[in-house]
Amino acid sequence: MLSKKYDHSVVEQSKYEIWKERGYFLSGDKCKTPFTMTLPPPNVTGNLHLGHAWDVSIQDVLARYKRMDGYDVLWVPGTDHAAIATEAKVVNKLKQQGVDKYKLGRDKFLEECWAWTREYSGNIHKEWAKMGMSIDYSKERFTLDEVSFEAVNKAFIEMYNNGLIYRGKKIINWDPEARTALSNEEVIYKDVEGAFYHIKYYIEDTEDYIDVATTRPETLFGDTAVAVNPKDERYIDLIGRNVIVPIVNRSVKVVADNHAEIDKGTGAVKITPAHDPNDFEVGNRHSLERIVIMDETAHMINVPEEFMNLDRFEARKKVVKTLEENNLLIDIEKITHSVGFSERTDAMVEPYLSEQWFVKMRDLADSVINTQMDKENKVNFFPKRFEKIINQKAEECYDWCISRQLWWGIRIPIWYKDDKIVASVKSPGEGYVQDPDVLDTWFSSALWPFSTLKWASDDELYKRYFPTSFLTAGYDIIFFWVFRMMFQSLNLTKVMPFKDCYVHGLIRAKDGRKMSKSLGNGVTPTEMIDKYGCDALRYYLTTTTAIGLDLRFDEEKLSSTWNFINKIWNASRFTLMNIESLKKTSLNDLKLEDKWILNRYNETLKVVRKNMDKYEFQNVSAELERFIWNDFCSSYIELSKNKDDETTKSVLFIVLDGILKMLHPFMPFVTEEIYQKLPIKDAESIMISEYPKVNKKYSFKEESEVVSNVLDDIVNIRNLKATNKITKDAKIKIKVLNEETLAIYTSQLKILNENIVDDDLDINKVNYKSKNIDITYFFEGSKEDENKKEEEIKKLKESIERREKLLSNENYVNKAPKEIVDLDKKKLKEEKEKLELLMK
RNA sequence: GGAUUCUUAGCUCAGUUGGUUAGAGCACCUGCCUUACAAGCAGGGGGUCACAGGUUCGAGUCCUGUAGAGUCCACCA
Repeated sequence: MLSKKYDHSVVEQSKYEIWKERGYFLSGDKCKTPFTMTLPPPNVTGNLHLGHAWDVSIQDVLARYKRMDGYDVLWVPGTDHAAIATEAKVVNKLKQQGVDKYKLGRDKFLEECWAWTREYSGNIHKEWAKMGMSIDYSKERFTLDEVSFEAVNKAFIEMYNNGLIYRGKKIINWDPEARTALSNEEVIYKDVEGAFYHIKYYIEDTEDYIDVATTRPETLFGDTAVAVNPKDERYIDLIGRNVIVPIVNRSVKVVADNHAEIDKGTGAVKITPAHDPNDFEVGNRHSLERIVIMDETAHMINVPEEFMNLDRFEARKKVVKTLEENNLLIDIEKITHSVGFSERTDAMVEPYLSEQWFVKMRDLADSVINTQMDKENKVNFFPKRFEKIINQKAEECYDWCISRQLWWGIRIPIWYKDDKIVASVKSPGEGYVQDPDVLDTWFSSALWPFSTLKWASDDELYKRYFPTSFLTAGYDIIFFWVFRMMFQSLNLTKVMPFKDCYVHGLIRAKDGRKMSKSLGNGVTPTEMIDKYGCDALRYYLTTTTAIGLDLRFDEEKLSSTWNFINKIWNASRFTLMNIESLKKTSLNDLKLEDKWILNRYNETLKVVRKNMDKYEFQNVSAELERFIWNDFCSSYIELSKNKDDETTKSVLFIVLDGILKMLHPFMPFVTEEIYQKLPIKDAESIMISEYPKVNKKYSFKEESEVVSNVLDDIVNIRNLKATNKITKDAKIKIKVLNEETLAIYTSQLKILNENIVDDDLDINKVNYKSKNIDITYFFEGSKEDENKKEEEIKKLKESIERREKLLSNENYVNKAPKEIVDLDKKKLKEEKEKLELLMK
């Protein structure tokens, strides 16, 4: 028997370990169709936040649904080494101990990283268990493990040999704190207070100057030209002449270039080809010299003595001061402009000229665009609009900088000897030196759906389970991850890596702002699980919003989800008490209400399955809640009370069993707890039981309609009693047309035999008539509903009029689907009958 | 500049090939400790579906525009 109170902390104890020990999470049943998912690998040193909890809940709902529905489910778990994020954390930790990364050296530093990784990966495992994730632990991967290492090397070498990866000297985004290159996607732009510094650039051999505005005066040391627009009449005479770069007094040319916009700033732009991507292009067009004036830590080099080794921000102050002192500064105009920051270290990004490895994107991006036009082979996004967003990204993408000057990661498999370059995992021979850089962490995650399945060794796993079936991702990592998996998979495996991609939004605080540590409005899954249970959290997260939209976290709503589970608990408790003795189900002598609930159950199941298959979980929950709370609890359980026959018990059992199974993917723990108490079980655990199927034997349309009408009558009569304050002991005159429905009326309206009278009594009375029942209540006290009947008649008349008008419209009758028209005709008939009854 | 989402009850949200008279939870009002559940039961009130046009027999749903809020991409000397 179930305990009296639903206590999630008790219910959720020890079940996960049992499931795991019994091997329910393992894949490999060759008789079944595979269903594969790879878990988006969280950062190994990170903590699970609500967004993760949401993401994994969606996947686990699906894993459990598909498993119960007869698929060989493989859900591959794993973690990401998160190169720069982890490295930054370890560097920080060492710094606090007074240890410098570079002094420690590569090997020792990597040992520190591994130690850190081992320490933290335990947390992730605990949280996975806490969320109830049915992942196949035997296939767990890490983006730095042997399997991933092989795949990354194979991919790199293949792409290098095909010319898809190249080395080039370009301006890239540089993180001076981590001292590494970044991809465009790892730069976060923020609006900051800055200024336009208007500086005098004297025209050579004259007393005239032009006003050049810049936000970064410290870069003037690297100026090798000033650009003006060729159509700018103000400067047309200056083109080809020389101007003097202040402080260094270098003479540079004025060039005409469209990069300089007439309306922007002063129309004259200083050109620093080594320190600005646009200027770099201008430099290329005009064959300008590139002067590098900062080192990898953003300290000044190749500058006059007094500026040497200054930090870039110090240098700016000093440059401005020097300009002022020499009367070279015209104005400082305060502006707000957006500046890039490193996603992980939050350091201001410096455009930096350096030699890096790049993935050549054009052809890869085109392959995505082309495949997405092919219905058979494309990835289906839920919601669909993200297909367009992927296409847009593909159309305008830049080459991807994949080399990182970090140590924590997979080292680039390139070897140098003199001017020879060889791509190879191992040293190609005597005297070769390996490239010191590692690969962007996203290079390995981009291979995740197939690297994890041992693509590199063409394993059976890869052959059976790839391409995968389903992927979840928040829309914030579509460009980082989803898009890259798509083109890498097309490139290396020739197919898209997954069939369906479910895109969810972000979790926000109740006020709509982002949840973040700095705002102090963050909520952790652990807190919420402790308070309401994992079942409530999962159900809440997966069913409260429509697919693709953000979710405003509302603890009150989570709490009412707990109430829903509590309701299920109590309904189950009642049912189990009543069906304890049931040995096998028998459906002889089904009563009207039995047929009704079985029919409702069937209809519910139909809707639930349809929406499960479309990943429309919010519709699943709406349907289930209505069925469980209204139909099953409020009506059927009430009707089943005081009935002891095998048929009632069987129906109670069938419906409860089905409810538990439909709910199990969402709330695995409580459904297992209750399932274990069922008198008849089709499996040793609900996890491996069969998902219910729509059953024609449970279809009773006509009877179902009769009961629906009776239930409507009951609500109306209760309303009548409430408004007139009619008490239990009121006398009643009753006439029920369908004998089978009488029991329902009497039990639901709590009609006592001794209150039933035959004759009209000379006291207040109210009457209710429908096609099933004619009932009159006689009662003491005042009559509150004099106008009630009048109102009802009026409403009915209006409705009839509306419907008659509609049905006399030829366009409607001819064009609307037949079912809709028939329904209207039927309703009209019913309303007319009802009106007639009332008018009598 | 380009793209995109949202605007439905006091609050948080559903409403998916256009189809009865728009739903839920919370909150609110009335009455109930009816032995599964007071974290509950029964009943009730509350919405010109942001606004303006259009398509249609029929629009919360499709189209166009307007307003407000948000997000992404690009640019930002």
